[in-house]
Amino acid sequence: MLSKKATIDDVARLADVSIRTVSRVINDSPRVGQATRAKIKQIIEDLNYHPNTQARGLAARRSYLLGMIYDNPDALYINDVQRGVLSVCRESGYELVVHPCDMHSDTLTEEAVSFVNRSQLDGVIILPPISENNDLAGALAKNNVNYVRLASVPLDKAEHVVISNERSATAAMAEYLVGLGHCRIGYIAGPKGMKSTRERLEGFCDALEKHGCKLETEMIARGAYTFESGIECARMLLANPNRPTAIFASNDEMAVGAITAAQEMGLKIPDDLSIAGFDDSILASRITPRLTTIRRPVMQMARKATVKLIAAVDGREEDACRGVTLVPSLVTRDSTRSLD
Amino acid sequence: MLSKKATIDDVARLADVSIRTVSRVINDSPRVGQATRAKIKQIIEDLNYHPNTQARGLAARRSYLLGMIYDNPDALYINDVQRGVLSVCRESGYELVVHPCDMHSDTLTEEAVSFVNRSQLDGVIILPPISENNDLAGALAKNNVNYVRLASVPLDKAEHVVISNERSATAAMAEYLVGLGHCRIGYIAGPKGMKSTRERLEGFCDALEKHGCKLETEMIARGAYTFESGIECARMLLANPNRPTAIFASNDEMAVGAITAAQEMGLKIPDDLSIAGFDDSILASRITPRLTTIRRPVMQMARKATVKLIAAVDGREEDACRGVTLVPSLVTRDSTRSLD
DNA sequence: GAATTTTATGCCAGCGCTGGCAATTTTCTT
DNA sequence: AAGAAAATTGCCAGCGCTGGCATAAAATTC
Repeated sequence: MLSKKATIDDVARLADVSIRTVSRVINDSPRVGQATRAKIKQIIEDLNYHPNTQARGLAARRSYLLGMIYDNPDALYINDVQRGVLSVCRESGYELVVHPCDMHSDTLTEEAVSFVNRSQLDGVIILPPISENNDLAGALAKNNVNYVRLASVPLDKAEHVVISNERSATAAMAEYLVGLGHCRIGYIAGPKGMKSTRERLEGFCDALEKHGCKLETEMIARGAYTFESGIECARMLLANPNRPTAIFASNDEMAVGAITAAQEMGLKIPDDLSIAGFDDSILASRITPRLTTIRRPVMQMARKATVKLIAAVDGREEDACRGVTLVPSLVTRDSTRSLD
Repeated sequence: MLSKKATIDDVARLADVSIRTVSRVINDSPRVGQATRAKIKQIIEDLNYHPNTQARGLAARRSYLLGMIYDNPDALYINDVQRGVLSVCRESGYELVVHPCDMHSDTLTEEAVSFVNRSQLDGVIILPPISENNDLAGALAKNNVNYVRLASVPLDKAEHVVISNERSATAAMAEYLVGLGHCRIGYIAGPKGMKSTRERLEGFCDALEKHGCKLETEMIARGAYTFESGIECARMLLANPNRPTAIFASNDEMAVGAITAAQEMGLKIPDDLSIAGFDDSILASRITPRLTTIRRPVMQMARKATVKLIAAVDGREEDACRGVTLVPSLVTRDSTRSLD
């Protein structure tokens, strides 16, 4: 058992070359002879040598570490993003450092910058809703930190961003519901202050109007993206003498809450009331009735974002700056049906 | 705008001391005078100086990086663990590098060791079911890697482990069901080969027998911890002419599948059939009827594990070696009721 | 007040690696 | 075959920090 880990010196000595040459092999530099390269590779293998990332980073100002900054409002979403990011990291030899933050903290920007500097991260991916914070983005840019933002809505700066067009997604949902004959529709919105809340609402609203249905003010309830708020909002909506025939909740948690509330009132879903959600979370497919919802290409977004980030880190800026937009898709299940 | 980041030299120059003294302040060494320390701290503040972790690590053989190794069978569980680990990391100045692995890979051990070495991790936390792999644990120990395992069952080596006693948890569930008057109970087990499968089953079985009820062979179905397998197993169990009055599924996903299957057969839960799960996942509280289940102290386990790990890293081995056992608790909701 | 202990600070080497350039060898020209 | 160009390799400095020891200053002892 090797009591000490092999270093580049050991490899060089055994290969009878200078460490500089070994370094070239490690870094896939072309300026190395065939035979030499093969010999060195063999020795690296035999020795089970792994270059010391810290030393590499110190010398080359690289850490091969990416960061992920997020608040924690939706664990499931984050999980998918993390998976996507990791899959690309794996392919590219990077590791991922995860870093939850409080989006409401006064020192968010400072703390995020410090995080990146402290760990010498090569770049960071910022998840919604923190990604909507332009101060942060500005501070990172100022500190020459590579970053990519994931967002559900267009941001002030269209660069370094991967977005899913949720406006068009909720529009599609509106059209789908109208197509089923619904016109009086209840809408459970997200909390004020998040861009996604407005974006989703507007997309839905506009599409509805385009088809001659108006989203009445009393048919809009403000939730908080939580199960409980979904229950309350649904109760409110359904207490209206002129009850909606369908309810769209702007996330699945609230939609499930709405289903629970409606069932408690003795309503059958989807016979007496159609309900749809947004996220296609694990809940959507497990609940009875299975929930009609909207699926964002989360994993794909995460992958794209990571590819962009690594491109920027490697100085291949070509397409790194351009924003990327992906479209969510409608998933129809059993919680919605035509009015007939 | 600082074009270059401040280094320890800058701080030392401004404070008119040697970098060694600044280093002492950074590392909270006691051997520094009051006044000097205060002055240096002030300058660090003013300069917004952050020590370079790579350089620190290279010199001190420390990275302040912890790793988390896991396969991905249960995203929700992992999420909770990650949160717990991170909360301790935050308090202790460590960052967390996440590293999913394929538990069935031939090169799992090699890859894990390489991961730790490559990134110079100070330690790793290993999640189930990978934590059950003793080869891995052995290899890590051999390489002088600090690690702590999270497990649901006693492992061969009782050291470096935080376990939740699931045997007693399923025993409690069995007693609870017996207490409700159930005696003919269906059991949906996990896949073969995982220790938790056996542990949960035995705990349940033994407790049942202690109360004079036997778990008949035809009342045991083998699932795969998935929703679909829960459906299938429940169908099988319920197809038995002498139907069970209660079904315990060894995780929530399967329990939800069982509920779905039972409802499809026209059974009312809990009136015609009691169903219980294991995990207290998000599903359990969202589904109708709300699921009776077992909650493991996941976050607490994760925290304990991390504290242990950091203690080991810091050389405070005192209690670092002793294993820790935590007990899950029964969460009774609406999916179970007394017979009669 | 000299000797001793304690406290505070500085110096040097080196952690393991890469960048830039120089040196060497090989290959190609003419 | 001599000179030029290209391919290969090596040397040195230094990335930013800490460990170990030496030194200097202050506090304590007798």
